[in-house]
Amino acid sequence: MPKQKNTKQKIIDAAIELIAKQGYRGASVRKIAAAVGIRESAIYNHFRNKEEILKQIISEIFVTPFEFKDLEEKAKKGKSFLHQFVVAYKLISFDKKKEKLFRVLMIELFQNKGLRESFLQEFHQKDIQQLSKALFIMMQEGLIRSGDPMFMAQEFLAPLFYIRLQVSLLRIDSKSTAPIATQFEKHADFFWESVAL
Amino acid sequence: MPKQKNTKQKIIDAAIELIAKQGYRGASVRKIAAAVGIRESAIYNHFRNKEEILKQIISEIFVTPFEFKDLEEKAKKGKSFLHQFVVAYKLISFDKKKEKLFRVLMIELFQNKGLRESFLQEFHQKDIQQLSKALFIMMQEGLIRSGDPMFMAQEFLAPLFYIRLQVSLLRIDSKSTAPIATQFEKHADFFWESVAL
DNA sequence: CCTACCGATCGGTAGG
DNA sequence: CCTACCGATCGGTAGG
Repeated sequence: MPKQKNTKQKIIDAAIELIAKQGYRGASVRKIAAAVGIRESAIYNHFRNKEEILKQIISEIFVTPFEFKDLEEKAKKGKSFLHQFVVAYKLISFDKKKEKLFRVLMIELFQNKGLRESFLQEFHQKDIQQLSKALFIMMQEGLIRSGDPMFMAQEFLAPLFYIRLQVSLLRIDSKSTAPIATQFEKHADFFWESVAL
Repeated sequence: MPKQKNTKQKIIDAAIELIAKQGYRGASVRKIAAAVGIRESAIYNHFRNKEEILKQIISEIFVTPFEFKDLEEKAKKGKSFLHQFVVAYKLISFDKKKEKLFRVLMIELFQNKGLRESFLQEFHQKDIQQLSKALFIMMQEGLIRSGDPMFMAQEFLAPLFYIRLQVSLLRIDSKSTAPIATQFEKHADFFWESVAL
């Protein structure tokens, strides 16, 4: 039961769609309005200007993807925690809405200072923080070799990010993601073999 | 002794600079011309249209960065080969011209189909091919544990790519890259510990 | 939410 | 390489 979308949300969704394809500059107010089915001037009843639309979208990008309840307990299970993490990451990579937001992120990252700062902070201090916490617990439990948990977390996350990037690129051109999709789990296995005691 | 640049090269350089900051759409023919010091119409004496400039730049992005002579011999040295690779990668990450081209790549990757295809092919079939060849030799020599060399090559390269991305983002805003810069070598060490027999 | 309109800027061409 | 110009499109406003 999708609830009735109000115009403001329609504008946001149309803008995400267009920016994900043509970037912020390419997503003109006119195109956004046309996609919604209104005149361009009507946009300004909902947003002060074009940039306000982008700001709203950016704030949607960084709604935390991962929130593990009972992190400490799950972390003690070692490998299965990493698998759970990877499966969650994979789901997000293939989620339609999240994928569009990921494209917006990648396109505007080099052109928008606020987005860059959010990326460097949020992306790190949310996913990596949780992951490093879990890795630290695994070290304490003697499940994995010791080391800097933050660094290890990045080692674990970076390949996932790279796979996600490839998935996103392949899907734009409607190419098969089957070969690459299995790499998520393969990475978790490889990483576990690398650090397990 | 930088040789005298001709106008065509000046146009390319100005375009790279502008596209790296504002994207292809934001880099108008007028701005490019102004940066060179000519009128916009004069651009068309050197390029049929704006897109031709971008095509030229894209072709510059994929000039192979790594060509290891005596790959087989070097690969037999195991860890020191990986370190050499990482140092080369790091140098490229901090090279001014290469960094600008990297930004152009990242900005346009989601908006330019030709660029996407080059990225998925060249980026893979050059760096990864060589790396996997080296890893295969290391396996034969009994230096590292066995596995799919292509997959392992990607596992090695992906974190380097992610670090490079972060370096690039930090440098746009003139932030310190000191903490992140050491991660290149740390990654090589971590990877070696992960696979070494 | 609409019609009507604004100045600025876009890629590109004509003609020299 | 220039001046001069083109139609198209841009973000945004006035007024209803």
